[in-house]
Amino acid sequence: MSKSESSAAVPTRHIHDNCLCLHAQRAARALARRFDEAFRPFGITSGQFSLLNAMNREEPRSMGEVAAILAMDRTTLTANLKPLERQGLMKSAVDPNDRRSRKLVLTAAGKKRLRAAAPVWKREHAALERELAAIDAGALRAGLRAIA
Amino acid sequence: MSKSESSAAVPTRHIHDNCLCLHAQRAARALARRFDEAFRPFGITSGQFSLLNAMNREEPRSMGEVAAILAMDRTTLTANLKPLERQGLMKSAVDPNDRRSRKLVLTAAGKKRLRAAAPVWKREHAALERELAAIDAGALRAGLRAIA
DNA sequence: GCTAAAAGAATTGATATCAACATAATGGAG
DNA sequence: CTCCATTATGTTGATATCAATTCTTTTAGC
Repeated sequence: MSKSESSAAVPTRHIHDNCLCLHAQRAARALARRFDEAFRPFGITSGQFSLLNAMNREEPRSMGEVAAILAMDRTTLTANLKPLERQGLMKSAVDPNDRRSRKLVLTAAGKKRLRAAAPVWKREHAALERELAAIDAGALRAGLRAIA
Repeated sequence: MSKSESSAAVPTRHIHDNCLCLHAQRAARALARRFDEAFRPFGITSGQFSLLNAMNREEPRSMGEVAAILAMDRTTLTANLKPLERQGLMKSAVDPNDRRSRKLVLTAAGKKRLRAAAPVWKREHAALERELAAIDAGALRAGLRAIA
């Protein structure tokens, strides 16, 4: 077995072309950059927008619920809330019915920020779907949902 | 317009259900956790595996090329190489033909690590595709590739 | 009620991500 | 040959990500 054949024991090209993990990371990075830029005038990132949106409810969710909805580690959520709380966009309060749990609620400023950014999401996402005209966006969403 | 209607001006549910950025982030997080765990016995993460794989070439790539292939910011790549270099899995060397550029090459230890981890990728990815039997994985890849 | 297991969340440490800025080398205009 | 725009990369600071650990509270068994 030659040196190059030994190296070929790793199907490098096959992995690169087929790995769904890599494909998902690449798409996630590209979309995050794109929406981060769109939301920059509002002082929030794409992830913070999704998080604000997840907390925009009459019946507040707990940390565990929000983390599950975003398919995110609970400790990551704890970290992600800090910049939002520092900006006064949300607050967390102990749940009186279960004092281990914390309910997450948007402040008035948080709702205002979300209202301001939502039209930009709508415009940017519509532009994205136009660019993906050749792609079945519904099937794409279904696949991503199945993975998460 | 009542307060609750004003709040409803933000189509929270529509955004949550349709945002491709959120769907991609969730899938990326879930897959990263899954493959991170699979690769843990080898002391590398899923991202490091993809990076090692991208550097496994006869003709070394430059930083810019690798960053573009992974749809990753160049400065992120700089940071990601540090733990790999510290582990002795890769080296970077100034390109004699263009001394601004650096060529990235796997060390013998890096190739060995990649060879060790590749079968785990194969097994784990096959398991993933089985779980996604109801999903057209090829179409999913095509969609993710179009986004990146 | 007491005690142990379980659940919810925070902290710590390591890596990942990117914008803004800075540095060094190349290449072209003149 | 000199100057300067361009290219390739590095550095810094802020946020994002998760495992491991710890703390508190709740719940189930007894």
